[in-house]
Amino acid sequence: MRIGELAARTGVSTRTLRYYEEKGLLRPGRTAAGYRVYGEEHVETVRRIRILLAAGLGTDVIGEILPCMVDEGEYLAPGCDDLVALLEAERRRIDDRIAELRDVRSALTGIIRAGKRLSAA
Amino acid sequence: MRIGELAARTGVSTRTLRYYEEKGLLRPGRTAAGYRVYGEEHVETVRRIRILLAAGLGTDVIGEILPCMVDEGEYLAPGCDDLVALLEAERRRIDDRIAELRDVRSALTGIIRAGKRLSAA
DNA sequence: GTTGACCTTCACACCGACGTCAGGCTTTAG
DNA sequence: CTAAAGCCTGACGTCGGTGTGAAGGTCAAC
Repeated sequence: MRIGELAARTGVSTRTLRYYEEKGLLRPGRTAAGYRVYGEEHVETVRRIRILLAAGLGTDVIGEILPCMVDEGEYLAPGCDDLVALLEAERRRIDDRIAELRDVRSALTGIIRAGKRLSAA
Repeated sequence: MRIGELAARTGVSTRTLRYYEEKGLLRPGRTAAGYRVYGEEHVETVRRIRILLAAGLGTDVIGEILPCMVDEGEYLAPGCDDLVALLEAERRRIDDRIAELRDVRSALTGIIRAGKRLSAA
């Protein structure tokens, strides 16, 4: 499929898909005329990129991780052992962030309570 | 106190303090020579700014909220009723974000498990 | 054969919350 | 008095996009 279809199927703009390629995250084929050609597997790749971005990872790190994720993700590619430590560190970062958000949430709740006391007064 | 001391006491950079002023979040006095002069209350203000930023609010919104937070935060200033709805919306956004991070976390855990299976193999 | 949709590269601008550096003034310590 | 530390303004860089536009190539339908 070409870039427009992949954009439609993933919900990501063509601009962003070209950006991912520029960052080395996608490597589509090309037609004789220079059009980018994507396969079905790229739909899944884009989905993974979005997850990892949402996790707060940078495109450079994602560029290292992606080649390790093969098939259905049930195992990693060879030579990717080191990745586990990195991912565990990222997971800790996410845990920290969730904890922070919970703190912030309760602080916000405090302010809201203050506001309700005002309305009541 | 001057900017360096406030930075040391709050743990944010002087650059950041100047940025907050630029955005209207802090309004320090000035010495004759043009140095910024902060009071004790600014320490608390910076703490509040950090919480609200961590909550994902923008500086523009924070600029509206800050004047409503008076004294120890046990109540809001008059004329700030509308704020409650806004804050509740922000709290929902935080809930959504926490849920998203939990999804991402479990996705990451899946990859890590895949990596461990590889190491075991 | 021409219209129109789709694609190409290059490139500039914007966002938010700062980091960083340059060039110059003020205050403080020795 | 001088040197260092601290402060000032102004301006450019960062990251992960996103929008926009220019100037053109390609392809299918009519």
